[in-house]
Amino acid sequence: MNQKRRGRRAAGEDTRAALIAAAREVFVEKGYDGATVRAIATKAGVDAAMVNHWFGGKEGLFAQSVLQLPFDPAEILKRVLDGPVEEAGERIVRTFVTVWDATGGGTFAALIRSVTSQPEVANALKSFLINAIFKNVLAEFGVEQRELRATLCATQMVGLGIVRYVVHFEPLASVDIDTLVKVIAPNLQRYLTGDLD
Amino acid sequence: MNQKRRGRRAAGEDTRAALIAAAREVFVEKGYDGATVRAIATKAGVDAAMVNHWFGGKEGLFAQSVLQLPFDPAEILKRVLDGPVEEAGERIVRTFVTVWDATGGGTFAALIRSVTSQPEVANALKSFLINAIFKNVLAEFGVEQRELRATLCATQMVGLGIVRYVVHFEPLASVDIDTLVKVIAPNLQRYLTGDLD
DNA sequence: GCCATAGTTCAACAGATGTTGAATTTATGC
DNA sequence: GCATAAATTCAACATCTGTTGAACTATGGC
Repeated sequence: MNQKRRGRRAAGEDTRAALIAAAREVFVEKGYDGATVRAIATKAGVDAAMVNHWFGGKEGLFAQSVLQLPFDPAEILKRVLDGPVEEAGERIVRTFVTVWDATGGGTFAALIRSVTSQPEVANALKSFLINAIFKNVLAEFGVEQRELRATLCATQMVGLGIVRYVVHFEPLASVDIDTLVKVIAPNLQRYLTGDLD
Repeated sequence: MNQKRRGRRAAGEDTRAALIAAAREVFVEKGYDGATVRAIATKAGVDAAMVNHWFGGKEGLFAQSVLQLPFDPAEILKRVLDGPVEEAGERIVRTFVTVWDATGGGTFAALIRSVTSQPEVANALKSFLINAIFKNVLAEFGVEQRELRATLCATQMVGLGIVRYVVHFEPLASVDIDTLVKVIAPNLQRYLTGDLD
C-alpha cells in the first residue's frame, strides 16, 4: 500500500532537502556505518536511489548533511569573544552547551559516532574546535603556548560532550547549564589564560 | 595455495588465544562494527568458523577480548590512593596516561570506537572510571558531591584520551607524560578536592 | 593399535548493503 | 501542444556479513 507512483513529482516537494534532514537524524543516531541508505530514504519518504541521484552516494550525502554544521563558527566565535577575558571560560562553556543542548546533543554525538570510521570527521572537528574557535580566542587574548592551550581546551570540551551526550553519565548528563558553567568554566579558564607550569 | 589441510592440528597451537589477540588488534583499529569476523580469523591464521566454535559468535569474542581489560582496576586504584591527597590529580593523570600509552592508546581507542554501537561498552567504561576508580578515590578523600565530582573527572580523562589517542590533536598527542601531568593535574585536582562553587 | 572426541577447514546460506539501469511519469522550453 | 529533459520508483546485482552443518583429521584414553 505504500508503493508510490513512479515518475516526476509535482513541484514543491524538495527531495534533496528532505534527504539531508533525514540523513542528519539517522547519521546522528547511528553513526556513518550504522546508518543505511535505505533507512535514510525511508525516513525522507523517497526511494534509496535518490541518494545516488542527488548526492552521488552515501558519502556525498554524509558530507552534505552532517559535515555541514548547522551552526556558524563565526557567530560562535563572536559570542565567545564578546566580554572580559577572565570570563571567557564561562562564555565558552555556556555557548557550547547551549548550542549542543539545542539539538539534544545530537550534533555532538554525530561527530563522535562517526569519528571512528570517517577520518574526515576528525579533521572537521579539528578545523572547528581548534582552528576556528580556540586558536582565534587565544590569539585575541595574546597568551603564549597557544597550540598546547587549544588542545587542552579541546580535551575538556570534548570530554564534556562525550560524558553528557554520548555515554550519559549522571548527574552530569542532566545537570542544568548554570551549574555546568559554574563547575567547569574555571578549569577551562586555566587552560586559556592560567599558569600552565 | 594458502588452503590448509582440514582436521585437528598438532597440539600447542592455541587457536583461542590467537583469536583473542587478533580480535583485540582489529577491534581496536576498526571498532565493533568495522571489525569483521573474517578479518580477525585471517589475522589469527585460522578459519572464521573458529570464532563461533570458541566464543559462540562475534559478540562473545568481543566480550572476551576487548571488554576483558588488560589491566587490573584494583591495582590502579591502589596506585592512585598511595600518596598525599593534594597530589592525587597528578597520580591519576600519570597512572592513566602511562597505562594507556603502554598499548599505544589502543585500549582506550577500542573503548571509544565501540561505545557507539555497543551499549555494554558504555557501561564497562562507567563501571571502571566512575565506580571502580573515581568514586572510591573520592570516598577515601571524604569530600562532598562525589557523584558530580566523579563525572567531572571523567570528562577530563575521557577528553584527554580522545584528543591524545583517537583524533590525535597535536601537540597534545605527542607531548611527554611529565608535561601532560604538569598541565592537566591541577584541573583534575580541582574536580577532586577543589571548591566547585 | 582402536576409537570416540575435540579441533579444524570448507562450502554454502540467508540477510543486508550500496549501487545501477531500465521503466515511468511529470515538468519545462519552445 | 510537443519533444526533450528531469525526477522518481522499481527490480536486480554484486558484494559482504555472521553463522551453520558437514566433512575431515589428529589426539588421547583404553
